[in-house]
Amino acid sequence: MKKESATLIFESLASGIRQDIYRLLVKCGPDGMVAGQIATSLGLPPNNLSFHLKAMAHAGLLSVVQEGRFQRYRANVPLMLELIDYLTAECCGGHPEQCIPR
Amino acid sequence: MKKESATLIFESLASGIRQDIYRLLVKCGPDGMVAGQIATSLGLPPNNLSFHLKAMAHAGLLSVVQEGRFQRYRANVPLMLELIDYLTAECCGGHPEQCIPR
DNA sequence: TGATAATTTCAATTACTCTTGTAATATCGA
DNA sequence: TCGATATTACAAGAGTAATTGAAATTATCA
Repeated sequence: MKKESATLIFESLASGIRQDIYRLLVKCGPDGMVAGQIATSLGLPPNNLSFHLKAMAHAGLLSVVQEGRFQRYRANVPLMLELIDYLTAECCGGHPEQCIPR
Repeated sequence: MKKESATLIFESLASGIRQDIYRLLVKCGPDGMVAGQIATSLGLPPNNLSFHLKAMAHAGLLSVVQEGRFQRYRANVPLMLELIDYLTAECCGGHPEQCIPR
């Protein structure tokens, strides 16, 4: 994970709306949701939602596939794990038991 | 974890400089570092560093204790784990093996 | 007590992000 | 083909954040 990727991810999630989007899609798992469903679920104007979805997809947090006139979005959960590894690399100089419980 | 906390954390880390600060302090573990050391390590003007440290401490990412005229900062690693739990709660409708490898 | 050092605070400028409205594109069904 | 639907693209505004310089606060040491 490079710094620019990490920055894009954090910027993408520095908004309550985008966290809601991500958590909603995480719950749906591999099924994902199409944009209209997300807009309805969260009560957002479609153009505003599209703005956020685009930013999150650009950061790699979401993947998109077209299905006819629908766009289906899915959460990219493994990327979140990569992000944590990036942030906590060499934790405690290589002895993470000092700071991470368990 | 509440949404406001998560937003503060993401805002706090939506900057390469702050990621550098956090990773540096994660490496130091419980020893932490005083502000001047951090400024020297990262080549930042002290007032700018102070601005970032304050924001990160407010988000809970860092803890501070005063030592004479020094301020010692430490990374709050467990908070990062809470954040991930918040984001991936009810992952795949309760079947996370569908999206998280292993 | 006076000087120095560590850190923070404040103000100002710049730059960026979010939201909203409107228009455009593309797909499906009759 | 025509109309309706799903989604995106663009532009303008208001609000927010990062950087810089100067000054203030607090603690140590001689």
